[in-house]
Amino acid sequence: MYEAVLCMYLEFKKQVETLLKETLSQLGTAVEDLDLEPSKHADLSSKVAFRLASREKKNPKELAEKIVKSANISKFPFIGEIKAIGPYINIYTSKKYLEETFFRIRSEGSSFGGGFCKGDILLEHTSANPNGPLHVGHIRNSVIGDTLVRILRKAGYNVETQYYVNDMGRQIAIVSWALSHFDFDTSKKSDHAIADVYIKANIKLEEEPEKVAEIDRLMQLVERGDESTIKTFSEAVSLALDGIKETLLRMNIFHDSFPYESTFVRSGAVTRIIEEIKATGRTYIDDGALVLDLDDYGFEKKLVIQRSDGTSLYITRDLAYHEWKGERADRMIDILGSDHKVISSQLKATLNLLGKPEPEVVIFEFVSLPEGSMSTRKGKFISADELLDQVEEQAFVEVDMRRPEMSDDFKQKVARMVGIGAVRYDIIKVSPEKSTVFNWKDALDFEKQGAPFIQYSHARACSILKKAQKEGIWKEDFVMNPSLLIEDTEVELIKKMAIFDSVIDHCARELKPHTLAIYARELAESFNQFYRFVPVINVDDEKLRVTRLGLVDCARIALAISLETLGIDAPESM
RNA sequence: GGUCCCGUGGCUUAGCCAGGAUAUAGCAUCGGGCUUCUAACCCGAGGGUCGGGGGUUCGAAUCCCUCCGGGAUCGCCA
Repeated sequence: MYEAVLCMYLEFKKQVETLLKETLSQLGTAVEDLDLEPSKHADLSSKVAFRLASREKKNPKELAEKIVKSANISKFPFIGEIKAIGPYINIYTSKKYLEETFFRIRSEGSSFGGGFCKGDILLEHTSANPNGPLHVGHIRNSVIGDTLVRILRKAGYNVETQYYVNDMGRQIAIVSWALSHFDFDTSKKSDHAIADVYIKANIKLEEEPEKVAEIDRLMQLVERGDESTIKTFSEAVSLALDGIKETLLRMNIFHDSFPYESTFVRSGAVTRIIEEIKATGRTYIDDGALVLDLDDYGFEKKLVIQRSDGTSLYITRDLAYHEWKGERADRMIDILGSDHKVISSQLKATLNLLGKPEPEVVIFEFVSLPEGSMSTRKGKFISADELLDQVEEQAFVEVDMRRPEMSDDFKQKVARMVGIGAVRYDIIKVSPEKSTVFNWKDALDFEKQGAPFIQYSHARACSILKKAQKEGIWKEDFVMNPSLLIEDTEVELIKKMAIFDSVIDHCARELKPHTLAIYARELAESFNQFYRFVPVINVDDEKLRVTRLGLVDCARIALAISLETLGIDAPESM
């Protein structure tokens, strides 16, 4: 996996692994797992002495001391010190490691800390039904998906993003039907206007259940390829999708492609995969529907592959879609809400049964409202647009309060960056497996340490550099000497920047983007502490001043990369 | 009822998969800090039976069992 040069912390870790393995073999022993972990007591800490102690019935403390005594760190430039504290083996980075970090950030700039993986990934996210605008639950999918895309790209993968468009399911049939029965409000954003008629249609269908037959009829027509029905469906879909794309773009999110479900029906791929499934000999007809037995994969209930009226289902079309994706990438990743837990497992099981590549599925739990779960159909939701409007409005108030002298244009721009950043950060900082309840008070609170905190640190770094530039004391090509950076806050800041690669590595490996959010906050915190305790421009010694300016520039770069990877804009002034 | 996820100070939350060094941070509360590079900042204080109970282990927030609470899901919706 790692064929390129490792970045800072990962390289340090590798050196430590080599050192410990060599030392252990020198002592005539070996372990599977070195039990290495970052620790607050050291840059890296090993609990290997515990393992050896229980195996060899010896004292872990003595073992740790013995290992440390035999370790020869001289040929590992990034290792500064190794020592035993009780049964723990603590390893510290060297000065060389800090200096190298400084120079690498300066020379690599925005490409620092990544590029150690390779391969093609197809990542699907959002894929909300085009029956209304995105709501605050959908965008959890979008933000998790988009952040993962950015992380994976940073790690070095070539990632294509897709929004899988449901353009022929029951819900879209209802939307299409609704458009011919209710007035479409053209003064509204199109996705919102679609939701209006969709909600009305659902009420109508509930009052007059006999009308459901009309929906079934539409679905059959579309499946059969009836031109005019297809046209009305696709018009309905475009209306919703145009609005959805606009909302996504507003949040710095865009998809490389929008594959339509119907494509897989018309190409014959769905029919073909149904035949393949039949060929497994595990299907039979039940109540007129074609069902698949996945009992040995742990599913009690049969999976319905085809409706009794012969039309395909979401799962069938999704199987064809994944077959297609699997032929085009090394890895497939799907971001799905917890309502898809079972169906996505069934999808994977069926693909496995057919000997086809399976996707990696990232599940996130639902966002609900204080009064209960959201529903587009019932009109019970808070749209993403509404949230973004409110947040930007509040952000404008905050900017206006702090920078009253600036132009409205400036305030507007900053409010947008801060508002969207705040929304994205609040979503991404929470582990996907936690269900959350949306509340306005929290969403509009700019006091908490979120995106604005990180953006502010970036703006601060820019401000220092700008001022120094104006005074003629800062140029990128000044000769700098990072060995002068010995203050605690300086060292901490450099170390924090250096672990960026391992954060990206961890997020990409586990597909857990929230740890990057926490990292970015900690990085900003480190910079703020440095800023508070260490003067930069007001330093008499020119060499030190220039080097510290270089450090500020490194921090600016690291903060900008972190924000960029989180999909949050990095303002130069705010 | 079955299955999956979650339950950590008043509120939000990290750590849990790969068990170990005083359990992470924010908000809120209280106290201190702007004639000095942007105070959307920094420093400090109080506040925790890691949902309850049992078990495994030298050692459990972390693993196992059980109960309670919340969410998701359980064939022709997606």
